[in-house]
Amino acid sequence: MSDRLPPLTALRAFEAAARHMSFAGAAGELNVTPAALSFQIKSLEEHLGHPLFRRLNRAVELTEAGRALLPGATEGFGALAQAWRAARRVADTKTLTVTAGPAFTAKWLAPRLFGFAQAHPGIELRFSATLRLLDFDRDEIDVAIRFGKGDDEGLFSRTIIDEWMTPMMTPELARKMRTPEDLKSAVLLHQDDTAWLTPPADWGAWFRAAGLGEAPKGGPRFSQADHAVDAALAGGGVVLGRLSLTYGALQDGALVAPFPLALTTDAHYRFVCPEGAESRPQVAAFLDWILEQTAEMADYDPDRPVIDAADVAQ
Amino acid sequence: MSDRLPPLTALRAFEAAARHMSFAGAAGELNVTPAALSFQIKSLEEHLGHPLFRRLNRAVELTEAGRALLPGATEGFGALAQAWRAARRVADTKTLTVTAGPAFTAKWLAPRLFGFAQAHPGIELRFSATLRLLDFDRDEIDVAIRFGKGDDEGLFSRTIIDEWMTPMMTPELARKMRTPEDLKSAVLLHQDDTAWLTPPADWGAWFRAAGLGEAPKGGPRFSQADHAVDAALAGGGVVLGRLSLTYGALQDGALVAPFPLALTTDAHYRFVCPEGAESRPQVAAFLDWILEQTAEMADYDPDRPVIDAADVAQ
DNA sequence: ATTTCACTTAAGTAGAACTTATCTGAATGT
DNA sequence: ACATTCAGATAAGTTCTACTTAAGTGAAAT
Repeated sequence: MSDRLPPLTALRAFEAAARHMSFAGAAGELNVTPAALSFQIKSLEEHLGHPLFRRLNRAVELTEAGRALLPGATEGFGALAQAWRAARRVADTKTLTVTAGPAFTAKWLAPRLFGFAQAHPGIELRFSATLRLLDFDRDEIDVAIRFGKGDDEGLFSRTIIDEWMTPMMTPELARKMRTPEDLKSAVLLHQDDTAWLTPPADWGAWFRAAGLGEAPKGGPRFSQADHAVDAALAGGGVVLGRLSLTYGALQDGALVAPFPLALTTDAHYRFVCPEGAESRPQVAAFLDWILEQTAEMADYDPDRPVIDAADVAQ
Repeated sequence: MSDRLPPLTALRAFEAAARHMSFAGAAGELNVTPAALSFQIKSLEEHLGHPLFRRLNRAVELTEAGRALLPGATEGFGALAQAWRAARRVADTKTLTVTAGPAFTAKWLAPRLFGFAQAHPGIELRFSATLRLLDFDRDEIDVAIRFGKGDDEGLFSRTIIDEWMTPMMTPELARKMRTPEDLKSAVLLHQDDTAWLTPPADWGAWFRAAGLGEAPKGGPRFSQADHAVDAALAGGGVVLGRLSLTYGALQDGALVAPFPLALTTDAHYRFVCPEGAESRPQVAAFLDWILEQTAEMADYDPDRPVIDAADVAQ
């Protein structure tokens, strides 16, 4: 009846047995024989000086002492298992799990991945493309690329792209668009995934910034920005293209941005990871690589006139 | 690099070592040699495939993997230790820990304890007299005697005394108190520990119930009711005595209650324990004994006129 | 230069934990 | 009514974990 902890393997056997409400089931889970499990429980009961299970004909049920022990035991082993997973993730320098929004994943990360994989053949990348904010610990994420103006308190955070946006279209379509006024009769592609930005950085804001009055209503709406860009690439209309998602298309001429005026906001892409994790080799390598890639983008068209969306907010 | 839990003894060795930031210290805590602890840490690091400590000349420090593992490991073992303590308490049928307020402990429990000890020589009682509400699990309390009108949700609860209160004094003093009006010029003893009751059950309420108008201000105040009773026993004044605290004194004539009118409230003494714990042998024995003792009190002076304090609330 | 301190390593050992095999005793099924 | 089955208990023997003592290492303290 010691006050210290009992043998931990016996305690784990108990936890499994109580969870399964079956010695045989618990034995299966722990990959031991039922006999071994029976001994473990017995030894634990001897330590306690009191039975933990009441043996019925064809089943077992917990005694009150067992009921007192179970919840804390489950909680304890759960915490240990989660801690071990966290340590394994940190110890694992081979894999790097990154989460980013679908648009950024499709239009920025995916096309450049090959380069990273070549530069770091030892690092195995995993992607989790979702708009949902994932929890670093719970979801076992190493790095998140987030868009917005989060404060990232308690996290390591670096702004990686100074985003701006301007009307973009295929070169063919651009031939018909001589002046910004021509946009009033064009098919304008809308993207809803940045609708939560305040001030909004949408067609309305760009039209006001360009002194064109109210933007025309209507035009297809896309829940994700990359789909709007794809539609523009297919010649389906004019998109208010974000530099991050269109840099490649602008480089190879698939899209053009004929009108200089660009909008910007204080919402940017950030590289975010838990404080301290930025020094882990894979994380550092990934950050270095991203900064290298985005430095090139920052040099693109530096003379373009840029207006902050906040200055034309209604 | 298994996904399952590592050897638990090794994990415990790590937790102690990280907490002490010293292998030798941890070895001391676990009553093993430093050599054994060194092996445990090494084995854990092999399981993880990564070091957990960085060995410095004369000290150790945690690697990042170690920092990721430590908090969850501490939490996990903490939960296991607490669960084990809870199980030990339930399994222990020899001791019974009771908490009650100081007044009830002094005036009701303590004088009767000898009887319980005689009837149940195998049960070792422990008392924790405090007005603070203790947590059954955290403070390792089996039974609480609480006064008030708590809802006791999720707990086993029995009202044990239908409390009422009436002016009480020594027989000598009573000779000068022919009618309730005489109380206006008497020394009234006040007790503050039931001041939180709504409606209040104090001298003001009793005077109103007796149709005597406003109670006189002034008179000594006691933070705990048993001290007010002691003052009354010493002939120091008239106390608005609670049946539970004065039953013994009334029985042996040390106090008398010359005026029939009594006040009551819906706040009573309850026997409270965690749901299910009422079937544990010591707990059941204690409840049976208390109910037996209080049944006798309930028979005392059943014809006394009783007014609810709520009916004379201002 | 010597001592000391904290951890490591080596070799050997006690005992915990596991195995296979057999046993018990009640519910199930015909 | 009887054999079957199922869940757990027990026995005996084995493997291997966890521990011990004893010697070793290397940097810091004296």
